[in-house]
Amino acid sequence: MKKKITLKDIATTFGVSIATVSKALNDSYDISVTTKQKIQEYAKAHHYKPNTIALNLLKKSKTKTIGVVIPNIMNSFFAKAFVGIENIASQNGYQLVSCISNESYEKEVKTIELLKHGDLDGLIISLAEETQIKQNFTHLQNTLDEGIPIVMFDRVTENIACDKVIVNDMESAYSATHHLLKSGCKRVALISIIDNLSVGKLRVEGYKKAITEFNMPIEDRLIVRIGNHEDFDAILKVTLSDKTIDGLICLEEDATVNTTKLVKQMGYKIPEDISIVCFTNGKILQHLSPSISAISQHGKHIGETAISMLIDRIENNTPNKPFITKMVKTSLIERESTKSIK
Amino acid sequence: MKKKITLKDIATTFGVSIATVSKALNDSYDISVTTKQKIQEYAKAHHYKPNTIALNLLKKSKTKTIGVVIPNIMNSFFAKAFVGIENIASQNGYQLVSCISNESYEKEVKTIELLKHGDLDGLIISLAEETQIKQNFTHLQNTLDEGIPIVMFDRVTENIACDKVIVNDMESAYSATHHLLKSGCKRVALISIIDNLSVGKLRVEGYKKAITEFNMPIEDRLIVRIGNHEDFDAILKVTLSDKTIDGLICLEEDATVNTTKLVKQMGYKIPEDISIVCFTNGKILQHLSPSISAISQHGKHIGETAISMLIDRIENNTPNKPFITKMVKTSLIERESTKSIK
DNA sequence: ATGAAAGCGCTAACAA
DNA sequence: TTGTTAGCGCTTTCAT
Repeated sequence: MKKKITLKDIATTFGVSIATVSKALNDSYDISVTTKQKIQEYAKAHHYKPNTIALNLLKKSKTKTIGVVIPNIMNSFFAKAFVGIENIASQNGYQLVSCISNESYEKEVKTIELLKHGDLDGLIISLAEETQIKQNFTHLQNTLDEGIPIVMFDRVTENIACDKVIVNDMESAYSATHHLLKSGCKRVALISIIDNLSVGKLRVEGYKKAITEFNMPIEDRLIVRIGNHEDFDAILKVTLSDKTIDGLICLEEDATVNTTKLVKQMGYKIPEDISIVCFTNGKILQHLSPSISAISQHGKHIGETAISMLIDRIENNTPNKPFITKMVKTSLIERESTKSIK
Repeated sequence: MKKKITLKDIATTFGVSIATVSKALNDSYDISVTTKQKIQEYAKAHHYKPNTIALNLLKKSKTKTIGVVIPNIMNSFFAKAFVGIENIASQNGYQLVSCISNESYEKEVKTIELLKHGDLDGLIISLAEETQIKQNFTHLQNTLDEGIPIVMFDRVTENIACDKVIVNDMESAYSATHHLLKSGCKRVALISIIDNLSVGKLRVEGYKKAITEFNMPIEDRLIVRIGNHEDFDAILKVTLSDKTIDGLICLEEDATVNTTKLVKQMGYKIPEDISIVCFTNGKILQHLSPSISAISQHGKHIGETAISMLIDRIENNTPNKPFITKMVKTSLIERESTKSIK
């Protein structure tokens, strides 16, 4: 185990001062070319690496470290977002300290506490479900107060003033429902297992807007909010026993998979008897049979946008620049589970 | 933006020395109880947090940070492994600095370079495809030489001496092939898009072993190694045009999905005409129709094992403890794509 | 019981 | 052109 070489080591081997070595390695103008050369060569030969910890202590330079907190990496949307974040981050020489909140408020808070110890340059977060229920954001406000910029994406809150990247959930749900209606559906139900989330609520709004626009009544029993996953099949079966339902909009991928299975099981034909659209365009949806039409949220792009905004904040230190919320457009990908509009 | 409070700040407000404050907060015996109390209270009230950077600079003390390098987070096996790693890490108060090598040698090297700057306590890595092709591991050896312990998982190399966690790839492939043969298959082909990987090669070995054991000839044309994904369909079509093939073992999830699609497209019935088994038990396989039998590698468990070994190395500083390789058992999950053994 | 001082690795005025 | 000094936040002898 060869220990790290320091400025001091180099200084003593050359019989010069530490400052000289420091300057030489930083290519300072007031060191003679010869000294610079020999020192630089020696440093390279001995794999000298400045000690980042020491540099960080001189709070001059940034730590080049960004914290990322994500609710669940098994969710394809977040996985894609993470890829986007990682991509841009590493291109810009940033490290990512990443945590999975696992939808838990406590883990989210603990995590951020831990992260702050490590002195981050910034933080990217998508809120845990529990946090959105609790509506307690002091851990984030504290972070902001310490001068660490935050960018929130997808699951955001109005209660924190920072940059945000979101999808137009309301409009997406609106146009998906609209599509269903246009394609001939007469009675569209909505399946939500994420009614606790900001995005879930917005999607319901969009659905309602479309229904209303088609002069149809908003029927509460068509809006199925399932909290406990255990009950999923049972609850959905009751809803689907109403044979006049001919369209389904699912707010999230996992539920879509189960719903599709159940619909087929109950003997309905897709899309002839029932059309299905869903949010989050995971790989799995295109491989189901029938393949499921989906609203793509462009996760990777969202991630890239979020990290770009953050890096921008960090590098062009502009505390007064007003916070902005970027809206990323979704796209509806039509597949076999919906009828096309003539 | 309230700036962080330091020992110095506390010292001046109480008119004592920095050393006193430090000791008081560390509950040192040689500080009077009264002083300790008032200082501790004040510190708590003002949310004093010791500056980790300073602490790190000072002592050899650990950074409580572990680097994780993964080839691709969209791969369900690695995603699961990451969940396992994150889980145990955060339970033990470790932060994760994570990078996606994206199968690139260069990115892997750059990443590790970057990570080392940040002073890690340890590193967990699964090798990039390119790295396994290049067989150049100096970046890892250097890391080890600097005294940073490494645990490798899944994609490992014999050329680096460190702790490892792997799956018994050879035996898994052997028993999957064996299962196919036992269930009545007469001619089993193997589809690999990962022949560059250590695990890919081992799986081919296992396949061959089973074939031989059934006194069947090993036919090269039944071992389909596809490098370029573009050619996938074309190459596979040629192979599948041989109608005597009645069993398929796919070494990886994505290829399985495409293979299944193609098999159906070509009019074969699964499993009546062709049985299919594959490696990596992603969610998608159970939702295809027919659902695909798979070898589960227990990704989460592997991740947990890897991080546990690493933390053990870090905390019980035992440089002389011999390195071990843990083998995690796989399980074959039978689904609709294979016939059962009577 | 408390404090002064040194030092971790490095940078940046300021001197020489 | 090079060196001296101070200091980033903290711990830790060693005095007092």
